Amino acid sequence: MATILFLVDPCAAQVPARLLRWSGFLLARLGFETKRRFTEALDHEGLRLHHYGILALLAERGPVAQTALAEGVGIDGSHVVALVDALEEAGLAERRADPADRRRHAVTLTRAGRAALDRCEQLAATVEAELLAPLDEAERRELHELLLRIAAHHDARFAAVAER
Amino acid sequence: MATILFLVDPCAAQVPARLLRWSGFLLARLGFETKRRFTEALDHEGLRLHHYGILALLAERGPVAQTALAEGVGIDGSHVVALVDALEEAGLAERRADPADRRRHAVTLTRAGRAALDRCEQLAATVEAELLAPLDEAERRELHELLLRIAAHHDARFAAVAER
DNA sequence: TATTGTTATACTCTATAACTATA
DNA sequence: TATAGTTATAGAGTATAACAATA
Repeated sequence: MATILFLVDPCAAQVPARLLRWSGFLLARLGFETKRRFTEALDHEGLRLHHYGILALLAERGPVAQTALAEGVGIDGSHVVALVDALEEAGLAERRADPADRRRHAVTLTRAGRAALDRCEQLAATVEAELLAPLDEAERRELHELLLRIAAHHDARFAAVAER
Repeated sequence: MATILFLVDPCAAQVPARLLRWSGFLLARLGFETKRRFTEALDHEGLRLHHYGILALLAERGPVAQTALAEGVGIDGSHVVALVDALEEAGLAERRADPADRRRHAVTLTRAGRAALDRCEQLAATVEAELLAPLDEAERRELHELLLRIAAHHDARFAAVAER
């Protein structure tokens, strides 16, 4: 059998062309890469993505029960415990007993938590800029609008905010 | 302390607005959801995403060494072993010894593998249509072009194909 | 010495069930 | 009986190191 059949293309480091036809494939790939970059950036604050999400939710809604945190951040309630534990130990959030329902722990943002959130925003902005570097301003707005419409179509939690 | 402070917003199931400002956040969220849907669809064929990637690469490049498969699909070489094992057991791919280099195993697509790839394409097309449902044809092209440019900017493996 | 394929291990993220204390 | 919080466990995906055979 001819050896030529087994030669490996020296320029073989290419993604299969038929996968690139799917926007879904590009979304999944870029989404993973983006998540990786955000995670890496937040590591400078000693925080994970979900910590950032919780800080953001607390800043916008004030005292929130852990169940509401889970829904807003899109994770299971069983994970919120460790996440809030970490924020509390770092002095970024506090748990308070809700006098109206002793089962409930209202979580609040501390002043230090607010400052940490601001720093997270700066880190996220840097990642965003690097990610969208090849696009001009109009294209970035176009991309954002398209992504937001898709997200809102598949998840009601995005729709309410998207309408504004 | 006033109980009102602790009341949970009945409409709290909303994503933090400041996170939605980041296209990167939307990319990560949509990317994860898309991956989940693709994975679920491919399960009908008993395959995972990486199996699909390998089948696609084999169809486009013919006999390929496992190292080249790893680069093309974007995974570590140590994972290729089990993936190709599964494809071989399912009769979708074959390993042949490369007479030119006895270390190398050239992987080829079988006729059944080609048929399985075609079915995967159908499944992927269905997922893609559902995902992009809220966009019209022109918007889908626009989104795809933007995503491809971002991907090509950050990964040379996408650039070569994107130029076509 | 470098490369191909292989095996093994660990770590993160995610999903799920089960338990307690309150309502 | 249902809910809020908690604990524990298991799985998939990913990353890494180490090894044998061959170049």
